[in-house]
Amino acid sequence: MFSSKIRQWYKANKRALPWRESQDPYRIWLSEIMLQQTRVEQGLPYYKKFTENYPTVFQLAAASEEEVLKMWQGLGYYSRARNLHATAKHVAENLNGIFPDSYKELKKLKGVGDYTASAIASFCFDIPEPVVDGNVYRVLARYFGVDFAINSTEGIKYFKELASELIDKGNPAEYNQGIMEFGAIQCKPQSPKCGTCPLNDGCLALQKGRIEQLPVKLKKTKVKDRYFNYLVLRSEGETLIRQRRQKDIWQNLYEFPLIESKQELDIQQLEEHPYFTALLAGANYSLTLFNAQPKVHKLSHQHLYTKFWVVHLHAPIENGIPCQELDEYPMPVLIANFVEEYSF
DNA sequence: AAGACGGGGTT
DNA sequence: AACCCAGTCTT
Repeated sequence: MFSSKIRQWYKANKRALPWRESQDPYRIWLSEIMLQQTRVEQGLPYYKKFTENYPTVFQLAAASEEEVLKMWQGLGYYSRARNLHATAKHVAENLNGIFPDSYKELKKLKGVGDYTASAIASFCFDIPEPVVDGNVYRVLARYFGVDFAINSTEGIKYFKELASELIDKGNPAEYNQGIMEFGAIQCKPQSPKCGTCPLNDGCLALQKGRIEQLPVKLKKTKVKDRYFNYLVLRSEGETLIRQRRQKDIWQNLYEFPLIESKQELDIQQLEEHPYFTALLAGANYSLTLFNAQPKVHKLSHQHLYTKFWVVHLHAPIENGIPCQELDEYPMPVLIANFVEEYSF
């Protein structure tokens, strides 16, 4: 039987992970938000840091969003951190610190979707709600030879129903964890270990030589090129930073004043740019390019070609901050790397 | 239904 | 370069 083989495999092969020691909804919720679209190994140090700094939802709720974003720095998808903080405040202030104990109520929390609600419901409350994440899509698509695209409306519905029929109602927590772990370790995206797979006798994809083709996923998004010019002002040990407020990448993180252009800018074009002239109006400055080759920062669907321009000033910077305090602000990895490399 | 949203690892 | 990762939210 599918589910019993999954559970059997899981018992023998599961990794020791800190959130598996707990059924505390706060810890499970925290781990699940962190692990969305994120590898376990990448999320692990963040989970440890968060649970040490914020042992309960009340400490997390008491923190500022900026502090939470700083702790989240480097993990990506920062809306997760903003939603995490908002939900912590909601649970602490309106729910007496107690997380909902039903799928339906869990799903109402900001940042908690179908997958995460199912995970918390099953892991914490033994509710037989199936998790369907990237691992589960792959395992089911292969074993049952499913051709529906995992990111199509009909596919999502089909896989969820299939998962509902398969879940072990006697131990949904173990089964759910099991099928995900199985997907991560045994039924991997590339080079799955079919030779030692306990399910290889019934796997349709394996029988038909379609392991490489499944699961089916609809078209990749095309990558967009963007050209960033950061103005790194310097005077008397101070510099200038801005908080990103637009509906764009890195919302609420800090960066240096930015000039974005359609094409790469040279020094002359930069000095003629309206934003540059406005910022440096009447100032006595010397301008140098830090990196001759644009730094290429790759996001999922954007390539950022970035130049860091250092502007030395002789007069104090209005609203400047001490360079030593730069590391207190939440910043994108692109900026944090520059600050590290430039060493103010 | 389709895009937007990070950063890192693997092939 | 392309794909993937314990997905969710917005348009």
